[in-house]
Amino acid sequence: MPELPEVETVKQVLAPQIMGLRIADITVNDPKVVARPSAEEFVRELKGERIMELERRGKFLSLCLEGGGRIVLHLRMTGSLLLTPPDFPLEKHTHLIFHLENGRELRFTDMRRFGRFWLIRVGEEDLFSGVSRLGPEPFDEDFSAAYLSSALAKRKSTVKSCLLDQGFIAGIGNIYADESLFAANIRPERPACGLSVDECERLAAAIREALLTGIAENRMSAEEYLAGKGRGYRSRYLNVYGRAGEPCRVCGERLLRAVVGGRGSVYCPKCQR
DNA sequence: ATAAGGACCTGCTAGC
DNA sequence: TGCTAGCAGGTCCTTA
Repeated sequence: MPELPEVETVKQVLAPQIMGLRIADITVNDPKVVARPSAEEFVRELKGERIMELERRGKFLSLCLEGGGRIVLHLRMTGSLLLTPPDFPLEKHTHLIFHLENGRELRFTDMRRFGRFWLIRVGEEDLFSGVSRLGPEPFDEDFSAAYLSSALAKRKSTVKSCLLDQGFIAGIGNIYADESLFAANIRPERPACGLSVDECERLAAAIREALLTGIAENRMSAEEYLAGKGRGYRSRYLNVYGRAGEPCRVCGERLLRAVVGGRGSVYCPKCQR
């Protein structure tokens, strides 16, 4: 479900509420969601640990622990992380519950069970979650028009496939790929190596702007987040994603849908070239 | 080496 | 109304 902006929302909402709290106990309803180590070890080693900080990298979230280790998690398509009072109705597909020392629960719910947790022990290198294979963070200095231009030039696939490749750039998914390409006036099926320097500059700026808009539009209070069950992301601000067949907000042309890189893609045939 | 396609899961919706 | 096919915002693995 969530891409960089939505994971950022999760982090911003949860961080102030769980920082400094100890994990009193953990309930694992589906051991499969713990990718590493085993679910038993995960529970044993985390009981009594204190959560110090939350970090986001791409679409991954890390709970940094007092002891120096970290819990890394990825929500994939339909995962959500919700902080609830203990008597809050239990959602279907709740696979993991962290019982915190103040009585509240941090619950992981995931209809499609794609989401995963990894425990990275003190001093251990995280070679398993995929964090180490991520490309540049879109707001870091190492992501620039120059990077985009030289990296795209080496690719024979479509520009959209590159944007979805987490090793190329971290955090973009289908929504923000389509939104960025629309803002940059570039068609998703264009070969990456065929983009001009000017187009790469527009795309780099469009990516950052689309993500910043997503973060701003999805900013919400803890109450709103809980009411939306951790899935109450907004979409009214999106210009193309989910709007195939509707008129383009810029030129009025009918938005088209095509499959690019195996993913449904929406674009404006007039604005995007 | 890169790219396409299937697998992993469940639920929703459109169409017959 | 009921069934089915197709689709869904992600990633990994196998195959070509």
